[in-house]
Amino acid sequence: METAALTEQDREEFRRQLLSWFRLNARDLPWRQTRDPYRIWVSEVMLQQTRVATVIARYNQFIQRFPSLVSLALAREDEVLTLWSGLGYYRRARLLHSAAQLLVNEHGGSLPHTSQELRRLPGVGDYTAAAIASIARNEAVAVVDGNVERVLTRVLGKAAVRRAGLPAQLKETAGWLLDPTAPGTFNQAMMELGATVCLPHAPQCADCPVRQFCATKGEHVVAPRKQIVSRQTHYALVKKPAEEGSKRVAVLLAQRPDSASQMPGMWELPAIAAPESSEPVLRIRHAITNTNFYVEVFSLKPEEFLGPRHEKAMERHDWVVDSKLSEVPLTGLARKILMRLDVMAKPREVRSGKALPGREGDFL
DNA sequence: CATTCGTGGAT
DNA sequence: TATCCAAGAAT
Repeated sequence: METAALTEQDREEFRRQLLSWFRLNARDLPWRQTRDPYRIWVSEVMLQQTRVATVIARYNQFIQRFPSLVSLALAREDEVLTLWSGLGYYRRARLLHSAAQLLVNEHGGSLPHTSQELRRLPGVGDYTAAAIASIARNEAVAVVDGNVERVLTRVLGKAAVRRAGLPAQLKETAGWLLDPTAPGTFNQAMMELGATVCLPHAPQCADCPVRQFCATKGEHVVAPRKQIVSRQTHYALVKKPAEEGSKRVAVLLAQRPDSASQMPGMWELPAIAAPESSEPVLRIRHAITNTNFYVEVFSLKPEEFLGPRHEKAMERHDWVVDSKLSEVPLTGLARKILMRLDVMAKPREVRSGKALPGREGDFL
């Protein structure tokens, strides 16, 4: 393996500069306070296509509730989905849960040691397998995520990238650069560089520890985006007293069918046609991938909503007491609406993983 | 190999 | 009511 831009001596210096920069600039993130493979795994799955800032609080809550592989395997799927509510890509939670059960039922309740074995778990692709193996097990395998791909593309320049255009070639290039004596740290440093310095639109080259090796000094071509489409949707907020004379309120929720392509099995407010003669209690925009939903929520009394037509039309519906809403696997939109309308309380902040005991091998 | 799967925050 | 896109994986 050789690159036009970097000699082997450059490579040594690249590693030194990058790792020394990382020692000083690494963000203090909860999953960096452990080497428990299970916790690294959870963090890596949560981080798939999801920003660090979004993940931090969710990771702490998840680890507090499921501190070990066994505790996760023993949980019901809907509780796992509840903790995932609002994070999106719910298939990740289902696959994580099913992989945990598989490991406990058939592999002695511990994670495989090598990236090759990890790769066979549901929900674990090339990136995640390499991340867990290098960070938790010190395996000398390079990760290639969006950050690393961008950093490599810029550092090595077009010619090298054309040669390394395929994922396998990109991984080979990353592997050539990888520091085999500290693979986990090196991988995290590459990602950290991409996430905080070698930014997609405004690379901070002046702050870059490896700018002396960079062929392009920040150049990057962005792929054309797909067209955003807009859709109108309407939901009903239907409330009733939870019990006779109680101050507690119950809300009517509907469950999305298991056959739905998006968010199957998750709960949301019942969808309705737009009422003709009433004003919405809430108007918000909610973006899902390439669709902008312009959402209006209408407050309806039970007798205005419930009727033979609606009951038949819904896959499944249930009254949920407001204090129990945080135990339901809601779609992100439903959470947003219920919190915005003050029906549902904001989740409490959970102390960070540092205060939590726990290593590989902990039982429950 | 292209598509699909969510969401929130930065710009 | 703009646009981008993030520590990807499955199909």
